[in-house]
Amino acid sequence: MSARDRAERIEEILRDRICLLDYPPGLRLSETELAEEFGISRTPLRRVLARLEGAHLLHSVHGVGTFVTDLADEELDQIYRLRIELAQLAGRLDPVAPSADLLAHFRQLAQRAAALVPDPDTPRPFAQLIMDFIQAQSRLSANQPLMEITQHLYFQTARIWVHSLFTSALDLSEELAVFAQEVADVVSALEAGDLDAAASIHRTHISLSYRRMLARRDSAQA
Amino acid sequence: MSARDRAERIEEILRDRICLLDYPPGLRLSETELAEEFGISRTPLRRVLARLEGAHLLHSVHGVGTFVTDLADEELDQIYRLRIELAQLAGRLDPVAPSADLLAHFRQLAQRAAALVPDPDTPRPFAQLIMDFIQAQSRLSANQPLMEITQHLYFQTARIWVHSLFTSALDLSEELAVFAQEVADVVSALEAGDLDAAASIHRTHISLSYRRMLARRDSAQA
DNA sequence: TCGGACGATGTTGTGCACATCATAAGCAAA
DNA sequence: TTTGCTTATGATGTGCACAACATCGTCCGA
Repeated sequence: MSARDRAERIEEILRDRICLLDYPPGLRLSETELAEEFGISRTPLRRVLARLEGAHLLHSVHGVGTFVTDLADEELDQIYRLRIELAQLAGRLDPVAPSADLLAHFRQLAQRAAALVPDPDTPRPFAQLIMDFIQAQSRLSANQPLMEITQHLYFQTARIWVHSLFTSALDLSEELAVFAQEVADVVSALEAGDLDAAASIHRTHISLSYRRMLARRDSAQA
Repeated sequence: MSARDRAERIEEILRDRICLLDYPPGLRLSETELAEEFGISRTPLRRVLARLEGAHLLHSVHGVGTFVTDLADEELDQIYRLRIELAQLAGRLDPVAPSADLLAHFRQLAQRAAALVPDPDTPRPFAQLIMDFIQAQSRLSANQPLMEITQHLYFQTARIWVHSLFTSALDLSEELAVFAQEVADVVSALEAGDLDAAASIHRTHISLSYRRMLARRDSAQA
């Protein structure tokens, strides 16, 4: 395996751990421990960490540590407003009709969502399902820069959203049901061959889930 | 100066050199030479290069070298189609009325554009003007993620656009005149307080300059 | 009792020597 | 002449020792 491939693999592993909340926001990581775990020295590991820092998923402080990024309310708001617009764009810009395999994969995601039982202590299955859904959606447009940006913004916000959902522990089953409904609606639109409708559904759900998060935030402050 | 500040400064210098075509697409850089120039060792320099690689401005190949990224026609097309949509978004998402200082800066940019004399051998003044214009525009929306993405896409494409313009050496003065007109139009819209109009003007000019580049590409292939 | 200096500890940042790899020049054999 | 192997060269990648830095506990003195 080439050095480049190994670095990409480690970067993907760490990104997954951050996005799936194995590494919650604010956690301090140890370069030495990570280097030992992957069987490499700190030098190539630090290259990976530098890239994740460029993606706003980590930030290092000299003499203190390397921390998983958290998002302030205002930053989260701005990204959500942007994601709402980008979701709509995905249906207009270089749409690609899903293959039979991809459609089957979407149906499987809908089944997973319907079968998922909420557990306030293990956010990972829910986060994993959301990540898989996003990755599947990224195959609905051939515009790679747009999909890359969309995923990038998802990496930043989805984990914060899930984290706030599981820490407040309110409406967990309701949010899960809403998400399952979204996946089912998107599958219906895809089966009808209407990619723009699928994008609109996605946009609507981002907007609504954002509003519900705002409501949770307000009730928490009150 | 802290280590972080120094790294950011070097990254900005290298990014400017790439975007202003001091480092044209395809150029091979030497880690050793750059490290000597900035008076540091290869280790911290490589951290900077890794971040620029994450921004798709560089790519390294083991045993060969570090190269300034070039864009294939298809990649350029996809980014342009995306930029056209994002330019329109900037007027809708968290618009910020320009301060008196910013407005004066825009007028100064218009004067610089009107006064610029085309020289097929020195693309840098034109590229610098474009970069300054983009940086000024990034202050017209308070949505930082959107502005960061817009600038990021500009870093990737504007230099390719200028490079193709100066290598073909056709219509150079015409393109410069069109750009000067765009800046003047944007200033007029800003003076009227119509940010959405300014965004539309920008969008239109991106679209038109893209079409002219496509025409140059077709004539070059013929 | 309180405050501040100080050092022990653990972290990230840096410099350097070497490993690994790709390329091109050189050279010998067919 | 051409082909293929060998080798020299220079590039990026890695490991390690140490420097720079922040934090916290400790201890001494007012």
